[in-house]
Parts: sequence; structure tokens; C-alpha cells
Amino acid sequence: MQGKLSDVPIGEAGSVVVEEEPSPRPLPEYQERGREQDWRLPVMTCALTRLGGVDMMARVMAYNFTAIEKKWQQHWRENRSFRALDPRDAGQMPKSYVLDMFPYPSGAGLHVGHVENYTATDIISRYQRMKGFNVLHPTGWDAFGLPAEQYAIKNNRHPREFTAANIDNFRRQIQMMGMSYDWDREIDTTDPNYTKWTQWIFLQLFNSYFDKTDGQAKPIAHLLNELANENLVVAPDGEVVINPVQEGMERISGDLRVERLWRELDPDEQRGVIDGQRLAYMDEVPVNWCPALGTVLANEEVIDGRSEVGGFPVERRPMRQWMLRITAYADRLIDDLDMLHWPESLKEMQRNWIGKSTGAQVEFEIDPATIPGGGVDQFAQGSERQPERDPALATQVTTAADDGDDDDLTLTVFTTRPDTLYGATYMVLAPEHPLVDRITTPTHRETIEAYRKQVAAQSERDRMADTKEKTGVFTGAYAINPINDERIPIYIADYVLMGYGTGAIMAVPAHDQRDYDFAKKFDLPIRYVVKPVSGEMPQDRAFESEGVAINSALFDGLPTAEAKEKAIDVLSREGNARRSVNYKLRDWLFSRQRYWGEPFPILLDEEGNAYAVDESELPVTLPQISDYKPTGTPEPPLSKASDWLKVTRDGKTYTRETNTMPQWAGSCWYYLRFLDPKNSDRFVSAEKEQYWMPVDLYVGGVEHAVLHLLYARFWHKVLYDLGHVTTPEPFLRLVNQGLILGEMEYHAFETDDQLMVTAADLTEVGEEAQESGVQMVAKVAATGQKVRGRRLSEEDVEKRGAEYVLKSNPSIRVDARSFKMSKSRGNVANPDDLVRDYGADALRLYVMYMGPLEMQKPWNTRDIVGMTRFLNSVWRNVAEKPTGEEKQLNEPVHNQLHRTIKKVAEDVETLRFNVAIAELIKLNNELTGRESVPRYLKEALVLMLAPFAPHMAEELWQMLGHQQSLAREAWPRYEAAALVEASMELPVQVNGKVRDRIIVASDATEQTILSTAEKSTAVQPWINGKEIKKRLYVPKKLVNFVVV
RNA sequence: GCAGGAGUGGCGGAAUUGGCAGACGCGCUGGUCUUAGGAGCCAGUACCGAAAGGUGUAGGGGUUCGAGUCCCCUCUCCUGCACCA
Repeated sequence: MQGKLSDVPIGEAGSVVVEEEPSPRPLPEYQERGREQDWRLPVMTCALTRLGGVDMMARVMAYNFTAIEKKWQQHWRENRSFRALDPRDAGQMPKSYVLDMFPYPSGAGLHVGHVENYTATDIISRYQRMKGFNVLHPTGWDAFGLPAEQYAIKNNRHPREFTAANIDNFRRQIQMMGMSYDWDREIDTTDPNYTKWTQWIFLQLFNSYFDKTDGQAKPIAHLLNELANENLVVAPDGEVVINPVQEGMERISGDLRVERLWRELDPDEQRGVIDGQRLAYMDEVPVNWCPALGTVLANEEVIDGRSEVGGFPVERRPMRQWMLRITAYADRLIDDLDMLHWPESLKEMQRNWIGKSTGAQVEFEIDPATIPGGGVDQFAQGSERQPERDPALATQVTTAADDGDDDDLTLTVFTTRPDTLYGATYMVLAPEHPLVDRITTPTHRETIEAYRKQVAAQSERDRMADTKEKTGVFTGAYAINPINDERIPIYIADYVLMGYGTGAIMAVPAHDQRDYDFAKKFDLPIRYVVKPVSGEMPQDRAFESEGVAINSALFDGLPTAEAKEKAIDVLSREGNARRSVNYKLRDWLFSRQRYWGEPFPILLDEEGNAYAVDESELPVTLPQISDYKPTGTPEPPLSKASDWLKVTRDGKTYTRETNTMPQWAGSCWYYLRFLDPKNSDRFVSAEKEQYWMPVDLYVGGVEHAVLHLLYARFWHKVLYDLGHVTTPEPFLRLVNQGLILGEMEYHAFETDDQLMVTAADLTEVGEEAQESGVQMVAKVAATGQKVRGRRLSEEDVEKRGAEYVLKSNPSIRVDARSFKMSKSRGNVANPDDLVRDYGADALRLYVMYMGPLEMQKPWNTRDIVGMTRFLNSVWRNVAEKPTGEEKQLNEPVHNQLHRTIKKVAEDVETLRFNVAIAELIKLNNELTGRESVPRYLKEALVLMLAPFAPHMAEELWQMLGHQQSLAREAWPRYEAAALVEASMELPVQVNGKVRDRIIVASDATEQTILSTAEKSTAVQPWINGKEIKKRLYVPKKLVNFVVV
């Protein structure tokens, strides 16, 4: 279809029939050029635009992309062209598992970021199929979650109905892009057949504990066995520890910390111990409660004291919630990062989030003279640990402690720098620290209380707001530094957090900037005890690096690392210190007070004890209730489903757990379900898991760095420990596609003027803009004209208008910036519009051609036209030019073809799609000047184009006489011999500057080449009469003469 | 502040292990074909210079016959974490 508008029959194009009214929206080009006024878009052209994607007046398309794309999408669907073969059918084919982060089907529809992500993996998948791989490339819907529920509530629709509509829309959009997914494997996390297995995995967590000795998860049954056999005993804090008797150590009778045997516990205590060991457990802990969302949130979902979804304030309050013991895996989650091919930045984010720091706990005695009435050790003990898991046992500890010795009240701190102990000149407790009450002297009680109130009233956000100005109050109490028996004051300050370490620090102002700031403000002594190995001691700030100990009696002269060791050794002899590791990572808060999530497969008895629902009863489905809105209180909406709530088992009545799982539950294991999506007996068959895992390539956004990607690794490791999967890590190679920003905006600033003009504004103004300098800057920026440091002449103004005026006016500055796409900014690119106007193939090419996959880059709709031109040109060269059957081996284009085959394959394999496309364009440009194109060139070009622009490639392949789809046609092979050319061009440099290029035979000797180069007439003037000190020939690269 | 990444024409971006800086695309300029062009085709397009030639990869220094690439210092931008002891 080429030529004039009148040639095209009205009302039809190809097999497609006009169904809708023409778009009232003019094409972008018309808007940009400000021609709307004098040009009316004919209705017929609009219809054609919609039909053939062809705006006849704007661009004459060589082919009807809409018809072709529809045709092939239908073909692929009907023939299930991209089906992955099950292991037993795959024969000797190597497998490849290419995975996208499956979408959350939001109401907003597909984003160009999705298009970028899915096109990249689609290219890889299509390429690998052509290379003979058995490729698994699936997709599905991560469809539980807050946004759908909120939207549903707002619009008074059921989340299920709304989600279903969104999924249909997403599926339509993804199919319209021509993605080669295996649709037989489509999954939906809200489907009861899927939820069943999410719940099943949860029960695996519930029925397991973490064996610290072996560092892995094991079934609870194993723990019971160990306890019954007295290999393990129960410590006072409820922890299970190795039986010292079994270890060959005596039990110390009468000691507060004495362990008890399993049979010594009553049934309630036994239950408490077991429940306290589960990987999924309930605990009363301070959680992130978000009143606006009506639910609690995981730490990972809270950013700067606000909810990640919606940005609502979040407050801390203690609530009894489900937790997953991810902290048990902290070390493995860090260590195993080393085996992954992931972006370094992302690994670093996970390491930082887990936040492992190694150091020591040091005990400081509190000077009894300073405290009112002495004290008991209980709080110091308690504060070293996570909150008690079992209230019954906690009570016991307290009771036991009351009988203890009243005199040695100690304060435990965590430090990574025990080598700086001599520099500890004061101590600080978190305001919430339980010991504060006991040590505060009467004279200070009032100020301490006032300060604690003030801190408590501050939101998390306020507290973080000003981190510069330190605040705090003196308690009146003193502690004894165990290294030198020095008496140092104890403060409370909000820069010490109860949630990290022990909630107490020894302050070393000389070597910690925060302590330094505090010490300056409160006029506390600053004592340097480490000096730099070389260079000056910093002035007016702390020296935080490592160095050599000074002013530290015992450690003087020791490098920091050794001093640390020595400090721990010395103090641990007196029992005042022990090695200690701290993590920022907290256990994963796993319950939500929302309707639209997976119900827990858990029944609760009257005491609130949890029991697993029997596997045969899975899935526990969501009840159909009319009122699924959050209650605004911690009471979940499911508590309103009275019929569903009560369950009788064996004559006893239980209540169902009414919290639901967070959105992340479904995405924690979906990559496993794709392997075997219809299995009703197991979450995945062992055979298929072994065949397909691990994921070979995983592509998605970086926003899930410490959410999905951490959670999924954790679940996977649990499944691994329990023998359900065979790889320790799920995602071998991971790539983050870079964010696509909105179109570049040009802003012109006139020194003090606030005036800003964007490129779009400017074109509106058009030619009348002459008088406004700022507007002209915008025009200059927008059109790309460059004018620099030139005086103005009459002619200049005549020729190029006010552009010169501008640039000669230094008070005007132009900024080019692009911003994140957002509705409010109005810079969101819509895939539906783009596919209608340019076609899926052009859009796919464009998003890949924009720049490197991993990099952030601005959108520019204008540039898509380049890809349209390329496709049109390929069409002309392949479909419209006569096919020459001859193969001219000595033609340069023959060499180029083989170089291109090699290069494109390399570029695809290294995900450098932008470069691969450039190579294809270059090859096609070679064909453009020709009258006819040999068949082998046409076919090779079409095959190489196939992963990028599959619709057109299929159509051309068919036109070339092939009956079969090219989806599994072999990728063209290059011949090494064809890469070698008879002659080559070499640059000749003199002192590193190119002076000439010579053409020599490829097999010429170094001697011949050097003498040819030296004789070159263009080189002669540069070497004539000078001494050539060196003659360099870099094979196949260049010649360089060094002269003096 | 800490960590990770980046800085190349008017714009997006190319440049194997150090070896012709600016591939390819957009935009722009000119030509051509056209009733028309906002389609196609051809040519040009880093900067300064009439030319010869010179200068150029954020800035400064270094290593080298040769540096966008390696080393040191400085600056700017992005992303993440952020009072984590």
C-alpha cells in the first residue's frame, strides 16, 4: 500500500473493518508544528490512521502495520507458537528460563516502562528460540494488593471484579505488543488454585524452625525430637540451646540463666517454646500502623515515615501480628549474593538493608552511688535482646530476677569500635530505654520526663527531620568505664534508637561525628585515642577512620584492627564484653488488616493459639462479603464475615485468622508456579523444578530491591532447606531496566525573572516570538540550533532571527531536564496511542533503541519516526525490490552481512539492543541504493529483524515463500572466512595524529606496511628531515611514527 | 554524611583487552522527484578557521609512542540508605 490517498479504498484496509469513530485527537506532529488552525484532518484519513496506522498525509507507509500485527498475533495465539516444552519432550535442547517481573495489573494500564522491560526479554526469548533453546517465557498477574482494593472501595466495586477488568486490559495491551509469552502458563495470584499453594508454602514456614547449629530451616517435628532427646534445652528467655550436659559442660545450678529440660516444662510452656521457634510466628511488637490505609506495613514498605503506597503517615504502635523470621537468614542472604550475577548497586542495597555490623557488646557498671536505691539486672538483660516471644517465660525471668543481687546494675552497649573505649567520655541511652527510670536521680527526674514526653510526641518523620541539631538530657547517673574505671555521665538523647543494638551507646566524640556534635553542644570532653596512620588529625570534627591507637594505655601503638581484638580479649576475661553481630534487618511483618489478600490458613483457639488448617482444606478462600472496607481500627474486615469466621474441628470451636497476607506473598514464588502452573497435587513437580531452575535471566525495575527480591530469596531458601527446591538461589542473572523519564523539557531563565518556557509552549507562540528573548532560547533549545559567542550582524538577524539575540545575552540560561512520568505533569506516554499511531514493531524498536537497557533515559516521541522509516525501508528492500538469486561473494555487502550476523548476536546476548538495532539499520542502508536484493540477504535480514520487529519479519518471511512461522527458524550463521577482507584501510599517525590513511592487503607484512606508510605523500611533510625514533604497527589497527 | 552509578555534538547515544572519538537514530542545512510534501531518494552536519591547520570526551594533574578508556585530585548530576553506634 503505497502512493496516494485516493488509491486506498474507503472503509477497509486489508481485512480490518472500521468499527469505531475516528479519533478526535490530531496526531502529535500536527500539534507540534502548530498547524492545527489551517489544516483539518479529513475524516477518512483518521479512519485510515486507525485502520492501517497510516496517516496518509503525514507519512506514507509502505505497509499496513495494524493489519499485519493483528494477523500475526492471532496466528501465534492460535498455533501456541511460543509453548515451552516439558522436560521429557525437550530432548537435547538446552533450556532457558527468561523471566519478567510480572505486572501488578493497575487501572492505569501498561506503562512504557513495562514495554521496555517486556520487549527486552521478548527479544532474548525469540533470539534464543532461533538458537535452538527450549525457552520458558511466561507471564501472569500479581493481582492482590492495596491499590486495587482502594480503587474498588472508592468506586464502589468489588476488588475481584475490578481486578478482572484490569487483567483483561493488561493482557490485551501485552498481546498488542506482540510479546512471545507462553500463554498456556498464565497465572493469577488471586486464583484459588494459586492461592492454595501460597498458603501451603506459608504452612511450610509455620511448621519449620531455624536450626542455628546447621544454619538452616528444619521441620518442627525435628525440633520436638531434639528436645525430647534432651539434645536441646530451653533457656530462660525461651530460646532453645544446645544442652550443656550433652556438650560435656556442667549445668550451673541456681544460676538465673539456667536452662530447663523439655520434660520440666508444662504444656503451655512447651507450646510457647515451640511457637516461639517457628519461622512464621505471632508476636506483639511495635509495628508500622498506617491509619489512612487501615493496615500495618512492613519496614520495607515505609519510606521516610510514610507509606510507600499513597504516602500516608505511619505511626509505631505495639500490635500482635504475624511475623516471618527472615532475620535467621540474614547471613545467608548476604553471603549468597556473591554467587549472583546481579547489578552491584542492587547487591549493595540488599547488604545495606540487612545492615550487618560486627563488633562487641560491652557492659558498663552503673556507679551505685549515683542511683536511687540500687537496681536489678533484669532490664539490662532484657534490653540486649529482641522482645520476649513468650509472655509466660518472660514473667518467669522477671520473678527470678527479683530474687537476685540488687547491687550490680549494668548497662550493655553495642559498639563496632571497642578499640576506642579509652575515648568514651559519656554514655547515651535511647529515651525509651527501660533502664532510664531506674537510674535517673531525683533532681533530674523532671527534665528527663519532659524530654521523654517530647520525644514520644514526635512522629517518626519529625524525629528524622533535623538530624543536625542534637538534643538530650543528663540523667544524673554515672557509669564506670570497664577499661579504665573512669566515671562517665549518662545522658538520654533521641539520636540513640531503641530499635538498634541495645538501645544504648558508649559515646566516643573524638571518633564518631554524632557523638562529637553532641559533646560540643553539651560541653563534654573529647579525647582522641586513634590517630591517622599518615597525615593530620582532622580539626573540628571526629576522626572516624581506622588508624593507630594513642592515649590508650593498653593498646597504644596498635592498629585499629588489633586494638579491637585486644579490647574484647581484655574485657571478656572479666566477663565485661563479648563479640556480637548486629543487623538492621528486622523480622518481616507479614499480616495486613485488609480484605484483598490471601487469607492465612490458620485457626485460632480461645487463648489465641494458632493451628494450621489441614492441607486437605486448602485453599482457604476469601468470603464473599459486601463490606470489605477497612474498619479503621486494627480489626480486619474479614472479622465481619461471621459465617466464615467460626470453624468447628473435632468438637472444638476455632476462629479463623482474619488478617490477610501482604501483596508480596504471591510474588515470592510465582516463578516456581510457571514451571508447572496446572499441577493440583504439588506447587511444582520435582522433575520440572529440577529441569527449569534457576531463572537464567530476570529483568525488572529496581524498585523491588529490598522488597520482592529480598522476600523471594528468603522464601526460596526456606523451600531449599526443606528440600522442596534444588537451588539455593532463584534468580541467577538479574538486570534492572532503567527508568524511562518524560520528554525533555526546556526551561529558559532570565536572570531574576521567574519566566520559564518549555519547548511545547514555544511552538504555540511560533513566529511572533521574535521579541521575547526567553522564548527564543526555548526555540533554540527545542530545534537544536546552536549559536555561541558571536557578535550580531544585520545578516545574522535576517538569517536566523532572534536566536542570536539570545545567545549574545548572557543573562539568559537554558536548562534541559526531564522528569519522571506522572499524570500530574502530563508527560505520560501511552502505549495504546503509540501502537495506534506507529505500530507495535516501531514502538518495540524505539524503546530498545533509546539507549542502554539499564540506564535511565528520557522519552522522545519524535524519535520513533526514525524506526518507522527504518521499517518502511526494510519493507521496500525486501518486499518491493526484485529478488536476485545470485550470490556475489566478492561484494562488500557480503562481508558486511556476516559481520552484522556476528555483531547482532553478540549484542543481543549482552543485552545491548540499541547497538544491535544500529547494526541492522546499517545493513539495511546498504541495500537501499540497490535495484535488486539477493534472496540470501533478504532472508538473513528478516531473520535478524525477527526478535525486534516480529510482526513485520513474519509477514516478510511469508512473502519470501515460507510456509512456517520463523519463530523457530535457525538464526543465520556467519562464516569466519567471510569476515576477512582482501584489503584493509589503516590510519597512519605521526606523533599520535592521523595524517593519512593507506590501503594495504590484509596479509601484508609489517615491513611492507611500514614502508608503504612512510612513503605516503600525506605523511612525508611530517617526517621529512626529522628523525624517526620509533615505527609502530598495531596489527589491523594503525601505524604510528614517533619523530622528534 | 555513607554507598552505588554517571558526565562524550543541538538531542538520544556509539567506540573488544588503551589504538582513526562522535557509529546509528532524531533534529537541522542543501539538492532531487513532485499539483503538493510533513513521503521517498542523494549529499552535508563536533567546534574554531577562507584554507592550511588547530582544538576537542565535566575540570586539573599523571602514566604511555598513543588515554573517552588506566592512576591521583576536584566539580556536577542521578539512585539508594540515612542519627544503624
